[in-house]
Amino acid sequence: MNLEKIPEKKIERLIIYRKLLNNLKYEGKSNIFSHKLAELADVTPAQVRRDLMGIHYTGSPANGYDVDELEKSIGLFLDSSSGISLAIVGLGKLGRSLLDYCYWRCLNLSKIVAFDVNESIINQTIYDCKIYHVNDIEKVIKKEEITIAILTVPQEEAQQIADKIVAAGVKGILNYSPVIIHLPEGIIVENLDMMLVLEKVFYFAGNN
Amino acid sequence: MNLEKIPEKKIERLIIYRKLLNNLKYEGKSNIFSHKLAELADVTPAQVRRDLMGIHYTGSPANGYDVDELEKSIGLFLDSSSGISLAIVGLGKLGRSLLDYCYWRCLNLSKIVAFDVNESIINQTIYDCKIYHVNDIEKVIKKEEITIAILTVPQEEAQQIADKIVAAGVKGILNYSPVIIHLPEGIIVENLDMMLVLEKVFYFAGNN
DNA sequence: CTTTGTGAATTCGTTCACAGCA
DNA sequence: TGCTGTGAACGAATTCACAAAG
Repeated sequence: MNLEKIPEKKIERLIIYRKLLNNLKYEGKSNIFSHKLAELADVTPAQVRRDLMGIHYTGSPANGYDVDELEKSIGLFLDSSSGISLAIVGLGKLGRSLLDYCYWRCLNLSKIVAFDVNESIINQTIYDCKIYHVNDIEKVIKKEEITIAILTVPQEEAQQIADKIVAAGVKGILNYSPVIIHLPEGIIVENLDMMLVLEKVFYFAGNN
Repeated sequence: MNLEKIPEKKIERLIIYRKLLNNLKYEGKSNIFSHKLAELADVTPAQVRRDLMGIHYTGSPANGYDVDELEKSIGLFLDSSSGISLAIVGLGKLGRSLLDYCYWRCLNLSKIVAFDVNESIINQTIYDCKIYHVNDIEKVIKKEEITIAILTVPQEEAQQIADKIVAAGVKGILNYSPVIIHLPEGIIVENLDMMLVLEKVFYFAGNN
């Protein structure tokens, strides 16, 4: 990997491009110009070109970008070589919903496990995803070598669960609990409080 | 309202500050310094001060900021004077989960309605939220004067539903469907594809 | 002292504009 | 001609650093 800093925004856009390219492939398109991809992704053509510059993929003025090749190049850039093993902590409505998404639409997942406290679902298996009791979380995460976790747990428990699983080896957390969790330098946390996003829409739709 | 442009990032942070202040209030704290608020929000003290400058709230070097007053000031700045009327379109697991959140944790919601295609829940009322058939969506949105909508519908339907509800008067959409929807200038759209966020965590946790 | 409020400096991200190419 | 790739210009957002205040 190169050492230049890759800004988060650029990564977000690359992920979007990849998905759009994948759709285009199934629509039978074989190439696309920056202005068209820009339109689909809701960004400017110059930005598309800059972003692709960042991953050293080059197109041609005549045909733009090759859909298939570009998708692969982005994949090469984004995906870690080893597959991802994921845990979903908390299988309420939101957790179940995320499990569905992951099963149907995920990518290079090599393993997925879930945790809950509801005795009636523990030890069940949904979509190859075994459900464990939260009490066993450290043990299972170590044994299964889980590196990423999604948290959909009550806010009182989010921080302590996060601390536990990080101690057990988790490197990245996507936190849907409505609290900001704090973790040591080097651990990736994305706090995604759905009500805060909604409030943002309220603001911009109300005051513009 | 003032006419200077308010950047999205600043609004996001103000929303976070407000929430933290609300927590602090219930913990009995009456004032707070910028560095402490910064720590809780995971930003720098200078940024907190800048952000508050933007809403013209001023503290004192001796006591920092008054928790209660600052929360009110942010509210005054963020909240539209009229209450919000919200629609949730699609009551699958994710939609139901969002309805729960809205009911328990929402703010200045004056009205909430939902839409689905599942006959078995149509005409039911959950938490004062009446469930209508999607076929009636334009009529109901007009009648109830809904201005904001959350979309949790299959991706094939997202764009056309969005077009319909915007025609019926909706000004802002929070779109959880896994497609980017495009709407006319002036309509606020927040596309929030949960899998894309997850991929971002994969990237940063895998490559750093 | 410690902390706020803020102009100035800096860093970061985006867009412009054009050379080079098919 | 119409597009890409990219240096340069621009603009936005963040941080620095210090005067003012208790």
